[in-house]
Amino acid sequence: MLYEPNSPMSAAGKRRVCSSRFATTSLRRSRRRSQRSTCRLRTSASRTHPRTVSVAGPYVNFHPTEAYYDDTLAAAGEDGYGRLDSKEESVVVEHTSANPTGPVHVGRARNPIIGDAIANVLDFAGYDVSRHYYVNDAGRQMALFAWAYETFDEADLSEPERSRADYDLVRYYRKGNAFLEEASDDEREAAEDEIQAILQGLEAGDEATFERVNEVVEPMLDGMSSSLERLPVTYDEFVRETRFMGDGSMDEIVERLQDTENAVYEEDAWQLDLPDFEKKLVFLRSDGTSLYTTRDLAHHEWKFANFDRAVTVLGEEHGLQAAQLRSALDLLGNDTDQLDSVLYSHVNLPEGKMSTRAGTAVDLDDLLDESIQRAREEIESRLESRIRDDDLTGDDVERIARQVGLGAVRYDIVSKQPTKAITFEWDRALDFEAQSAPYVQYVHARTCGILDEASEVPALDGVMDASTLMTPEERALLDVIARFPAVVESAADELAPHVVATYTREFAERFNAFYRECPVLDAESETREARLALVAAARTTVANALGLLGIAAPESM
RNA sequence: GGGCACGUAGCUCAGUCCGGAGAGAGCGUUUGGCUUCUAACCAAACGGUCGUGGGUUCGAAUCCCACCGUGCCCGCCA
Repeated sequence: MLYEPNSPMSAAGKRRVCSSRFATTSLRRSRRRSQRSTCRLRTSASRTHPRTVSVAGPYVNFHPTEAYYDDTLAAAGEDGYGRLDSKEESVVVEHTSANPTGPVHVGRARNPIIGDAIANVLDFAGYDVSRHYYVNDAGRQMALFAWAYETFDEADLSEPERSRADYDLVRYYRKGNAFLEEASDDEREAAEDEIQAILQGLEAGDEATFERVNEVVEPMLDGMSSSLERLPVTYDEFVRETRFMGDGSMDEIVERLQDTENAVYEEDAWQLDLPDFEKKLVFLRSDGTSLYTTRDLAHHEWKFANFDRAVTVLGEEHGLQAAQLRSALDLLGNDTDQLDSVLYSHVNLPEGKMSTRAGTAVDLDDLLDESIQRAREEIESRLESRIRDDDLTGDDVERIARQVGLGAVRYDIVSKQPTKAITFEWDRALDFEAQSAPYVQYVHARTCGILDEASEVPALDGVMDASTLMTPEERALLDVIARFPAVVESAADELAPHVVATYTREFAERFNAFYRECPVLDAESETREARLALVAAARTTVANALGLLGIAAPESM
């Protein structure tokens, strides 16, 4: 009897049965759109071996077979465990894309950390991923920046906070903005004329003007990259806005927009009257210059031409702009289903917003320095009571401090839903206790510790027999290992890397329970072999999961 | 005023898309556990009007409506 005669058993109830108890099933939905979920069996074991079934109240529970567990052990023994089959689909993930006006600060740090994790997840889920940083090197802010750099004398500026190009140059940017705020009308007008000239030069594709602006853009970008590389976050390509002004594609977009029925010419400016939007979208100023969105349209058509999908990580303040962009792209005949935006809420300070212009931001470099420093202190304070006799060297301490310090920052950010507001507080961001990166990293170090002690780790391919692993803790760990591929798929489908973070936490809990209850090295031969294989599978799984989050997996701590 | 987010334990958050088993973690508080593979660990206790009010449903933190609170946006800036 599968169902209690009178028990409520809706379709949803059946779905629950599939999803919660049976690790080999996954909920598969068509990408992005809510379609009725169906159960799908994943491994060959689950298709070919009968399962046991039990009834608990109104629920029917399916239990995996032993062969399924054997397969999990074998699969998780492979280095690439959790990597899904190629989807034969390319996707460009654009993230960070911060204006090159100053050092990367914590308010924006959510973007590269989330973006990098999304790219990692998509890559692991079988997509052919490219990581892009879209460089705004053409707008009014950059013209202003170039003007300020050429106008003000270094002697009038305060010492830079660090000796690196981004910290050096941001002083000119701040000075320029401050000047415009305080200047008399005449002074402002004169300055605006010069800024306007730069803007016009860029618009005309003038090489000399491009070079003038590039004087600040290039070194600024180098400096900012240095910060991001510490995370570490890197890019396949820095795509410049000016590229689309130079190759004529933006001009072509303007012409096509002008030809649409939604185009209106009002107050000397070309605008788009988009359905569903109250405000018209200006795409050509009255002085004939383009706007950010105009150039971004060309940028996105370029993405569509070169990739199957495009994902953009954006601050929530760009929500409206992103929606209008999508609408305009649609108007131009693009398939906007290819485009996904992931919006995140800015990180604020207890006292308010961070601003590059006003100089009120906490620099990412400072956060990372502080985090590594706190991690170092933590390690040193633990050296006394350390049981393991592996004599950490000074280099080890430094390595662990870096792995833990950077990991803690990334985990704190990537583990939360992007839409939730975050207020930055040092102590909270750099808490090394449970539900943090070190908690998970520690599990990896423990697996390495055990495997190092074992003179030889049994080969995993096919010889493992999971039936020796019958304690609740062993089973629970095996279950959570088996779930990893489904977690990868779900994180990729939802563009939600925080589900991987949630998974790592749960994984660590299961492993630690196993660690407490099940001695490995001192166990009887058969049990010892099986547990060693289990630990090896756990190490691979947690290392790969941390890798998706961009967090190092230390071999010792 | 309009649009988009967010509101779950004292605090920080999962769970919400796709409704189902007395709503889960961590921090903090209280208590217990290192001669035993690393105690950045584990076990236990305490802690909840899931913002409020309606509705749909056998069943709602989850779906719908209204309201309240908070954030963001509504520029020929990005």
